[in-house]
Amino acid sequence: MSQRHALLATLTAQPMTGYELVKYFDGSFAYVWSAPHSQIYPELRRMERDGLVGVEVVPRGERAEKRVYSINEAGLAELQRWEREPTPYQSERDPYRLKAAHFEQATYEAARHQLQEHLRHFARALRDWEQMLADLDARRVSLLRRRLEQRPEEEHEAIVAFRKLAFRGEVLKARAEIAWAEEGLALLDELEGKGVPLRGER
Amino acid sequence: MSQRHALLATLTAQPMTGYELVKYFDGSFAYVWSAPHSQIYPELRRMERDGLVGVEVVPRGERAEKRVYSINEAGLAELQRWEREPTPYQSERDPYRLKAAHFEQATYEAARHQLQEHLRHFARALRDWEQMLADLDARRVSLLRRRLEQRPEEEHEAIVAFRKLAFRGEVLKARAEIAWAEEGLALLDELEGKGVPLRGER
DNA sequence: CAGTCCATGTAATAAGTTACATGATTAG
DNA sequence: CTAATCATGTAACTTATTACATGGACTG
Repeated sequence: MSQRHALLATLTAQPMTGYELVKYFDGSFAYVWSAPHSQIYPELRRMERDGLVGVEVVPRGERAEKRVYSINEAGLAELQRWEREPTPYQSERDPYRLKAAHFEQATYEAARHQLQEHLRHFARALRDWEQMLADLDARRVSLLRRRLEQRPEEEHEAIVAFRKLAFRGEVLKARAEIAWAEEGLALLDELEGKGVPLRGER
Repeated sequence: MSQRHALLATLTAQPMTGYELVKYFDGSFAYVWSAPHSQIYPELRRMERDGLVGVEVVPRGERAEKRVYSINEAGLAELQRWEREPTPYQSERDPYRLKAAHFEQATYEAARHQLQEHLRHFARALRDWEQMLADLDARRVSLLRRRLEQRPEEEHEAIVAFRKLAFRGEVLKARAEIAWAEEGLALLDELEGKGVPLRGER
């Protein structure tokens, strides 16, 4: 049920429309938490029903409207309850690692392509996150500025530091995945160079 | 639809019962891919229906029976198709990072506890994987031995190397997560030492 | 006035979790 | 004889994905 908490946490910065939340969870934050609009809109309605968010219907242009959601006290309490309670560690499902464990069923070309995509994906993530860390330091992130404006000065350091901590985790993870993909590509070169056959080549 | 491919890939080592597969995906491999029995048994039935696996009903004891599944040619073809086709990179959902990004809504105690659990979880994963790498090198893994017995000698090097590659990825990831949790714990000590207040402490 | 963005939904299907349910076999 | 392990399911519920669907507002 973290979907709900992801939305509540984002709404602590400022009131937002579903559309703005959709963009947020489809932007660079999607490396941490992503959600399609088909999950966001219904969840906002459910949270409204459950009294965790308030809604203001604002006209836009002549004929259209938009629904601006804001977190209320019950929503904040629920977010804090979730933040304080431990999140257990359980199941993982990593299709890339699963696939690599059985690369002998692929071809050298296919295996290489997959690892190159891995590299590309995490290299991009790394660039995005390092940029984000720099932007956070320079207070260039508008959502962060909004968040800080609402809180007393003495809390600012922690708010920025925790945001950076999360992104720092993504940086470390991306570097590990890049190193792994490089090891994998080197292995493929070595095996193919030696002429080691793969079952999947047939 | 990787569930199916995880099962097919495991069955390339040897014919197995659903129960044996359940244990496998609940053991140390669960850090890569986990599945509960409520997903495994029905999926095996579906794969049987779809002609990807064969089944032999073997008596066990006086009254009981067990169903031993083996991958067939169509199943192998499907596994190889999946191995050769690229797996796209999309959405991530990391509740631990999401939580850390908003630790200001928690308490120092709760945040510290979560990161200590993170450390413990990945330290255990690291131990398990390093042990597994050593066992693979020494050919101490029975499933691996079964897998190798069935394949010509010249393929052995690749089979072992890919298995190790996957586990090596888990080792790198575990180390990155451990380093992250340690950074986080140091940050919490620093902030609390300075007396920086958290909204969630109220 | 055309294309892009803003904005919000629903429906069908697929996948995943948790609980309920049962019974034989084997080792000590 | 009892506990652990072997063995296999189903049901109810929750989540997630993908596709279908619509229409106003703004920019050039």
